[in-house]
Amino acid sequence: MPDILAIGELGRATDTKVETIRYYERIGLLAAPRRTSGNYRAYDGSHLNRLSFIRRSRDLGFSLDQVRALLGLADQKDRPCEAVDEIAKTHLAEVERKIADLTALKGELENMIHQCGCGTVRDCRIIETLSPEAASAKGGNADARH
Amino acid sequence: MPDILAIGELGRATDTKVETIRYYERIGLLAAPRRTSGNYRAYDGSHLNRLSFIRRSRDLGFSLDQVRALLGLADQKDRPCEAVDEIAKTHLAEVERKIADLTALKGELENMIHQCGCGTVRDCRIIETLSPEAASAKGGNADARH
DNA sequence: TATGGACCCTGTAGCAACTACAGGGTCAAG
DNA sequence: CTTGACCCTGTAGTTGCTACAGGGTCCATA
Repeated sequence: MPDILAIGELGRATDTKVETIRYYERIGLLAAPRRTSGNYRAYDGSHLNRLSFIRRSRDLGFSLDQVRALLGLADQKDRPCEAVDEIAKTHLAEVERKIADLTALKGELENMIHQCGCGTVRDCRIIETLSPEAASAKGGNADARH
Repeated sequence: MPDILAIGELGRATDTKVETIRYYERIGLLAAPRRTSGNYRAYDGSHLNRLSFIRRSRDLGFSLDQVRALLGLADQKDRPCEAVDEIAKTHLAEVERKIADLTALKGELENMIHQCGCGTVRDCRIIETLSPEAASAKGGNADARH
């Protein structure tokens, strides 16, 4: 085992689909490896490291662009790591915003579901909540018309 | 104003881009309106209601498929609204799962960022956290090399 | 030696849910 | 009669993959 991996082995080692690995190569995220005589990709330890890094970053929700930036920075060993910190903090802020948005959403959905008496669709509060004001104009309104 | 809207007006009224409205028509979510002599789309109140419903559902995070289902159900006024309830509950469960996932992520990101001493990239804890175990092999390891 | 099956190759098209053109036509105001 | 805002169709791009189709390679076994 001289440390050389076929694409399928690399995939198993990093829990990555073969197509995804080729995709990362195509978009320039993972360096193209050398080929065997039969034109198979032959990966070595550096590719394994690189792909592991990518997968971890992705698992933590970094975008491919952010991963690209992190990879670039990871290679500049003696530059200050503020840029790294900033990417991580930006991402954290995004995650926090998403949590806040989803939490608000959850509240609205709970409200909506809570009001459903589960009769017919005609009286369904969920449908009513989703419908525009016109729906509440059942009992007379002042808008739009005239 | 006989209640007829051009696509741009409908867009402004529902906070929807013109292209998005045409897209909804193309995928059969919004009925094609009749046309003026100059081949402009001429929307009426029913389209406004329909699109408002769609937008509100989308704002609440329902997928287009879910919206399609909700629209279909909303038209069956005297059927029981259990199906509506189920869609909403399924969606709520998804939202809750996403919140849980993101919260876990947030914890990991905070940990990572917290450990960053902000020196050089070489010592950056963030990069280290993202790197495969080999990285922690700085102080001697048994892997990979020879 | 032939053959089967697991693996690999390239290239293209598909998913969600839009968004952004390009290259034209229509219409009202000045 | 021209300007500019609006509209039309059709296609391609976005993100991050995934899924073929239609082949080639490799290795073990019969």
